[in-house]
Amino acid sequence: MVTVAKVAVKNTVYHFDKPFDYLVPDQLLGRNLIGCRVKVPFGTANTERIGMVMACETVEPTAPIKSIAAVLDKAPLLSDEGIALVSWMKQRYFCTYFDAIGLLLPTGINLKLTVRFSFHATPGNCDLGALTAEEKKVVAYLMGRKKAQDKEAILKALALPEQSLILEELAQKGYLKRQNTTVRQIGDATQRMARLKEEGPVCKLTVKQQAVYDLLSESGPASVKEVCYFSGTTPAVVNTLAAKGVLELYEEEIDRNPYVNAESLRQEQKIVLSQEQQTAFDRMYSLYRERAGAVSLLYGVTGSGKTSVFLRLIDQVQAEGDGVIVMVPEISLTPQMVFLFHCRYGKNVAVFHSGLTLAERLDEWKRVRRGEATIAVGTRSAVFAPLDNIGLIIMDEEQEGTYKSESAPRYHARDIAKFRCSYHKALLVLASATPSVESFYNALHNKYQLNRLSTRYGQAELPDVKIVDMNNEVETGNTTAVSRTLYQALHENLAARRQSIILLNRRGYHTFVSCRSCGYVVTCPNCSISMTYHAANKRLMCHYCGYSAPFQTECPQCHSNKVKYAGAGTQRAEEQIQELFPAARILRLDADTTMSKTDYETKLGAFSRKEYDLMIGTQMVAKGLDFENVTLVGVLSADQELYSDDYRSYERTFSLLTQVVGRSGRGRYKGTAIIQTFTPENAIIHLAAQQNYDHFYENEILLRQTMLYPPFSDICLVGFVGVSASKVEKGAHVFLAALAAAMKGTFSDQPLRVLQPTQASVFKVNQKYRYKLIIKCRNSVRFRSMVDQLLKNFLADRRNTGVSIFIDMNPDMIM
DNA sequence: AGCACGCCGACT
DNA sequence: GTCGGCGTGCTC
Repeated sequence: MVTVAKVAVKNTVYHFDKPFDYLVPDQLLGRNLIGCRVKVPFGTANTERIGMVMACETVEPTAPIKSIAAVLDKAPLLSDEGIALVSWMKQRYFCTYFDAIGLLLPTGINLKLTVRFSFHATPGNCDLGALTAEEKKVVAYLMGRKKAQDKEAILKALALPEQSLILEELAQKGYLKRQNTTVRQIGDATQRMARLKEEGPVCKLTVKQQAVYDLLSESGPASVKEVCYFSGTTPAVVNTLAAKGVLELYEEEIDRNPYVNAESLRQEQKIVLSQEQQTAFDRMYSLYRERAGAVSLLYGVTGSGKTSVFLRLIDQVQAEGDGVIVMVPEISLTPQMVFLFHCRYGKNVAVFHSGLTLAERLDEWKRVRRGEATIAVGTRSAVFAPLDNIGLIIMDEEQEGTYKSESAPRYHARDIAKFRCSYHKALLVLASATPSVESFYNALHNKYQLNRLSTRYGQAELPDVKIVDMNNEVETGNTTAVSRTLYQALHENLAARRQSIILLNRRGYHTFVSCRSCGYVVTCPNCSISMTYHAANKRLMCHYCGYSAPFQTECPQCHSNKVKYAGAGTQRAEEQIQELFPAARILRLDADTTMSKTDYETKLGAFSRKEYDLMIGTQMVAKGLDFENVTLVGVLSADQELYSDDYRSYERTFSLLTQVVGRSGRGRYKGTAIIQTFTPENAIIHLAAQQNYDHFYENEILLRQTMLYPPFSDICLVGFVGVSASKVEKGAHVFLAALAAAMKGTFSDQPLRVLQPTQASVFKVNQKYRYKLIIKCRNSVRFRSMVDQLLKNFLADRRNTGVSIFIDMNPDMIM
C-alpha cells in the first residue's frame, strides 16, 4: 500500500485543472499534509511547480507516479473547511483551484521559487588559478557579498545570458554553494518617490520628459504615481529620466498602520438598546443559540442604530468563545467604525482592507490564524478570515455591489458567508436600510429571519425631502449645477453654521468633451468610451484603461477651435459651488484623486471637527458616514444611474438616494435633503425621498417577476474577450451553437432562456473587444455541470484561440 | 499555459 | 542529407 496525495497545481488553466496524484515519500508519511503547499515535478519537463495538497488516500500501487519533491509549510495553511470551500468555489465560479486558494491565503504568503548562490568559503577555494576569466569574475562577485544572491540577479549583474550554466558548474566544482529557496513575495511598505537632482537637466528632454521635469521643479519631491497622474505620463518616462540622471528615485515608507495602539483605546462602553433594538437583538441571539446555520436580515432605516445591535450581539458571541466576522462595504470610509471596534475589543480585532500593506495584512492574517484575534473586520475579502470557530458573520449594507468580485473567482461575499455559516452552524446577519431585492424576498418567504428597525434612534427624525425639477431651472436661465432651491438652502445652512453634504453621482456620467462646431466627441483610442475632463491636471482621461491626453480646444476633425467640455463632474461642480460660496470651506472626496486612505481619515476627521462647511463627492459621501452636525444633503443629479440598461439600476438608485438622504439630521437638529432631477415624475426618486422601501420593493419584485430576473431566475453571463473583434464575435457564436446543441441533447431538461450574443455596453476596453451572452437559468448542480462541459470544450477548441471566456453568475452589473 | 513530439520547406 | 517551422496533444 502507498499513500497518494491529491495535489492542486498552481498556474494551470481551467480545462485541465484537477487534483493530480503524487506519491507521498516515506519520510513525509507521519505528517498532516492536507492544506500544506508542496513542490512537485510537473509535465514532461518535470518543471518544479507549487501545489496544494487537497486530500490524501492510501491505495494499492498501480502505475508508477511522481513523488512530492518538498513540503513548504510546517503546518497546514488551509483547514478542512478551507479545503472544502476551495472545491466549492471551483464548482460554483468556474475557476481553477489556485484561483480560489489565492483568496484564502494572505497575499504576502505567496511563494516564489528561486535558486540562490553564495561563495563557498573553504581554504582551497581561495586559489582561483584553475578558473576561466569569466568564472573568476563570478567568484569574485560573490566573494564580495555575504548573503546568497538570486541566480537571475547574479547573471544580470554580470551581463551573462539567462540560460548560462556557469553558476551550476562552479557549484559542482565546490566554489559556490547552491540553495534552493522559496522566498516570500512580500510587497513593499514603501512607495516610489521621485525628486530632481540639483544639477538640472544635463541633456535634451522629450516633450513628456519635460512635462515631468516641470512638474517636479514646481512641486518638489512627489510619488511616482502622482507624477504620472499630473503629467499624464507613465512610469516608463520617469524611469528614463532616472536613468539619464535628471532625477532620482527613492523609497519612502507609506502611511503607518494607524491601528497600532489599539489596545490602549480599549474601554468598556455600555450600550443601551431601545425596545425595538432589544427585540431584534433577542431574536437574533436566540437564532444564534439554535446553531442551525441560519440567516437573519436586519432591515433598519438609516440612523436606526443597527451598529448598537451588532455590538451587543458580538459581545454575546465572544462571551461564548466564538469568532466573529464583520464586513463593511468600503472600510476606508468608515474609520469611525474601525475606531469603534478597537475601542471596544482592542487587539482582539484584526482589520483587513486594501489600505494595509501586504506585510500588515500577513500579520493580521497570522493573528487570526493563531487565535490571537477572534474578530475580523474588513471589506469583502474579510469573509475568508482564517477563523476556525465562527459563531457570527455580519454583512453591513449587504446590497452593496462591492461585495461581488469583478475578477476570477467572481464570488459574492454573501454566498461565501452562507457557506461558512452553514459549515460552522453560525448565524449570518445581513443588515441594510435598503436590502437587496433578493434578500428581502428571501426574508418575506421565511428563508431568512426578518428583523425591522423602523424608527431612528434617539430623538432624530427622518429629514424633509424636496425634489427639484431641473428642467425649470434650465428654462428659466439657470445653467449651473445648483438649483435656486439648493442655493438658498446651502446659504441658510452656512449662515446657521451647520454642515452640508453634496452628492454628485458621477458613475456612468460623461463629462464628455465635444466639438461645438461639428459634434465630434473625444473618445479613448483604446476603448469605446468617451473621455472625461479632469480639472486637477487639465487632461482628458479614460476611466476604463487609464489613458490620458492633454486637453486641446482644436478639433481633430474640423480643426475649429470649439472643443469644450460639458456636464458636471465633481471637479467642475466644486468650482461652481466655490464660486457661489466663496467663503465656504469645501472638502472634496473623490475616488479618482490620488488621495491615500489615511488622507480620507484625516479629512473626514477634520470634517467631523467642523473644519469644513461642505463636503462634496461621489458615492462615497452617501454611505455609512455619521456626522451629527450635517443638516442638509443635496443631490446634484439623481438621474444618471437610473437610465442604464442594467436590471439592478433602479435598486442602486433607490439605495443611493435613500442612504444619502439619511446622512441628514442624524443629531439633535432636523435635517433637510434636496434632490435635483430632470425626471421629477420618476417613482423611484419619490420613494427614496420618502424612504419607503416597502413600496419600492413591491414595485420592483413585480418587475423582476415579469422580466424573469433574480430572484426568479439566475443570470449567467458568459463573457468573451480578445484583441480581434471578429474572432471574439465568432467565439461567442461558437459557444452559442454548442449551448444550443446541449439544450437539444443531454441537457434538454434545463429550463433556460438564452439571449443572443451582443457587444458589451463598452465594447472595447484596453484594446480588447468584448462580447456577452446571457443565460437566464437556475444555478443548479446540473446547470453548472453543463457550463463546465461547455467551457472545457470551448477552451480545447482551436477555433477559439485568442478569445478568452469567463462566466459571471449573477453579475453586479451586466457588462 | 508551457513543453515535447512530429511531419514538411530552406539550407550545408 | 539536416535544421527548424509551428500544428497537435498532454500534463498525475
